[in-house]
Amino acid sequence: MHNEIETPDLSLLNKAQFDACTHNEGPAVVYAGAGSGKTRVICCRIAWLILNQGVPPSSILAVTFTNKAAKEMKERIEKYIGAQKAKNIIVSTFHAFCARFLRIYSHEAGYNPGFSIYDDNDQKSLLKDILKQLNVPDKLLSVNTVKSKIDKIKNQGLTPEEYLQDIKNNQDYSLKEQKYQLRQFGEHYDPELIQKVYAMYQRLMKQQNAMDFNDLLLVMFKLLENSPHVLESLQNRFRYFLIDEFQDTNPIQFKLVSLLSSKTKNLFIVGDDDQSIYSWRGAEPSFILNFHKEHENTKVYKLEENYRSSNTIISAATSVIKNNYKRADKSLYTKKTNGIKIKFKSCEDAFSESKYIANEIYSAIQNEEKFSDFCILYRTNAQSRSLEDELRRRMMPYIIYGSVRFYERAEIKILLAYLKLIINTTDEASFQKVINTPRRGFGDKALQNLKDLSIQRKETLLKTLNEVVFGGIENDITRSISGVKEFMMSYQKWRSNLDSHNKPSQILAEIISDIKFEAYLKTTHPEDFDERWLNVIELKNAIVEFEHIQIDDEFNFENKIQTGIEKLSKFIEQAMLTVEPTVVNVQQGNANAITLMTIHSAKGLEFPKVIIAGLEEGVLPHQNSLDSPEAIEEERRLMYVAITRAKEKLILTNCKRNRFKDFLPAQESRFISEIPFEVIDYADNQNKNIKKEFGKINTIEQKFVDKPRIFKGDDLLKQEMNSTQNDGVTWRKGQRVKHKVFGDGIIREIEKSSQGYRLKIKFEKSSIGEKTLIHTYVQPA
DNA sequence: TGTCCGCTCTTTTTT
DNA sequence: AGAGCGGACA
Repeated sequence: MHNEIETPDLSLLNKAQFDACTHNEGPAVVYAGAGSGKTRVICCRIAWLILNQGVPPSSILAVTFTNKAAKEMKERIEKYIGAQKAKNIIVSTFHAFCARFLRIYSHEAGYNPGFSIYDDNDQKSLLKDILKQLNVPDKLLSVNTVKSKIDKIKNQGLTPEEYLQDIKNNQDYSLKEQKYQLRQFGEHYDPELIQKVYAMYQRLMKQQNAMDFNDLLLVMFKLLENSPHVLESLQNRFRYFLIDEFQDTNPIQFKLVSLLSSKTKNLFIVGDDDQSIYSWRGAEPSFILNFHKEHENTKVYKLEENYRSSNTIISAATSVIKNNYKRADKSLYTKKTNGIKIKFKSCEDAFSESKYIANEIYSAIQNEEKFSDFCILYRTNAQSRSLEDELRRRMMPYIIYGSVRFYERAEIKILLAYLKLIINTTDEASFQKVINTPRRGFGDKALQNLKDLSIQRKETLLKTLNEVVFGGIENDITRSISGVKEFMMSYQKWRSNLDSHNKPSQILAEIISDIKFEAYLKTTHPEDFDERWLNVIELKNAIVEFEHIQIDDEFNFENKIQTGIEKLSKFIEQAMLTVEPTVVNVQQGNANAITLMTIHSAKGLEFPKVIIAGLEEGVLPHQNSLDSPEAIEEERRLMYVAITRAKEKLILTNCKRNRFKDFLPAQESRFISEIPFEVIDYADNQNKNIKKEFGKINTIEQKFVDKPRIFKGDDLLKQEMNSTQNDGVTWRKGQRVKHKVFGDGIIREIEKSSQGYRLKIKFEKSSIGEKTLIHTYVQPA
């Protein structure tokens, strides 16, 4: 036991960290509280395995939940053991891992190697077509509902056939889901119909050689289950599995990793049930809590000392999370001193909230603090807008994660669709995006006709169109083909160029010039053409850069990924699965910038100074969570994650946000009152009694706040009503009412919606006239 | 039949 | 605020 010191950090570990890090063989679970050094334990363990135990780097698989976390982990490991050795360790997300191996084993899985990855929108448009084909009216089953439902089934790891079985023998799962569905969407729920749509969806996806995000996991799992030789080859290669953030694992991911590790049983999992924030994606924190029961001889390690945050921050975090009923028994403590108090500022509107935040950072900068010390966290991406506006206005440098992903920008998306269609001729989603952009006089009607024809002929859209254009098939669309003829010819040229080992970047350049993309962007977006064109250039550069990277890790079996088409599909895969941050106002070569992101993406990260914005009821906790105690607990965990990102300084803000154009007065987030009064500094508020004030508002409003109501099927169709009653208050047409903001008014109409009741009110004094509002904040006059 | 304009509806988190 | 849809116009 002397050699451990060789790994740089081992001697700095505490007892629990050291024990976990040098855990020998077999299953292990590490309960790691926030800031207790779990990433360090994983990285040190990897280093220890390689340097001290002589484990070959390529037999280690480390899984994280975001690409950012994977990247950070990889960098840290490189620091410990050097880039050369670290190169062959696979550190990635579940999705990226699966995509990588599915490219290699695609034939066994029943797909072609050039399979497309469909994003949410592609998924939705396919589902929309299916619902249309099955004559399912939107009122009965909306695209959103069926998508969410199918995603959930896939998260459970069920194929359409298995789901059918599940409906037949196991009512529990369906019932559990039903409750969720109704709460979310208030629609009629019919498992058999969902199953039918799901089966058809999977069939078509396979036909189109496409996988959605969940398919990456599901298809991979089924492949391992059904092809023993593939499983064996992966089991022989991977012998050590380390999984971070295990509380966010969903059943399919759990099954996948269980199967892979079943041979060596060297499964090392790390997590914290208090930081479980992905239950909406099917994650089940029970996996980590019950892990030791399901795996014999599991060693349990507990990391409870926090090294990250001041005592003030820890006490705020622990007293918030204490309010959760469902959680494992454990504690988190720090030996650090109290440090500075937590600031809280309540603002008038989102604009002044952003201003306050920018001011706080600005004055800190004058005191020699760095921009990069600061991270601004929020619940929803939409909140970033006003913050960005303010930071941009003041020329403050920032890096924003999420929001508009690079590849989701319209101009990038369309070019990627061209590329995807060249790789995968059966990618119908891309075909539909591409065929009339730029305009070729081939509109909706023509597309619909083409779709009908292709269903009839059982051919892809592309092939069908090809036959109409060149094969002389007579059809309704024959007269709208003059514009697409040129496209079809270009397409054939691009494809044959790519086949003959041309460089992907050349193909992209050809596409851009052949379709006159620059001119197209200029006419359609004259106001921000420059920015869009810059994005196009950035895409070009990215591909060129990608061409230069040797894909030479040893899992590029027999150097498979060498041809243009393979490189290109790898590039697109990467674009689909990773989020590149957007950098604004940052001088070149300078990493000094404020970080902006959602709380979800901040998990696993830490910053000296953290600002949590938008602490209002309806934002954090989110509106959609207010009616469910479990959902509130998850929101609370989100708050806990947010607080524990901070090392030294925490600033909380909120405002009377203008949401969805309905002016709803803000109520302070309940989570603020869960923080001990004495650790909060209210000095920045004009009204020093703000806490009391908010308390008062809460009690006045609470009486009128109604839980969202759920209506099934036919109820939804009946929109008009004369009166209704909720929580003891009766609403009638013609009744005089008072609104918290707009004053006196008369109810004109009462509507039901999936959200609850909506009252159309004519206001007498306010300039807004007539407005439909959710009845919250309205009281009888 | 294609395109454009304005109206309506939605309204979380991520791979 | 933004996307998607339907209707009006060319």
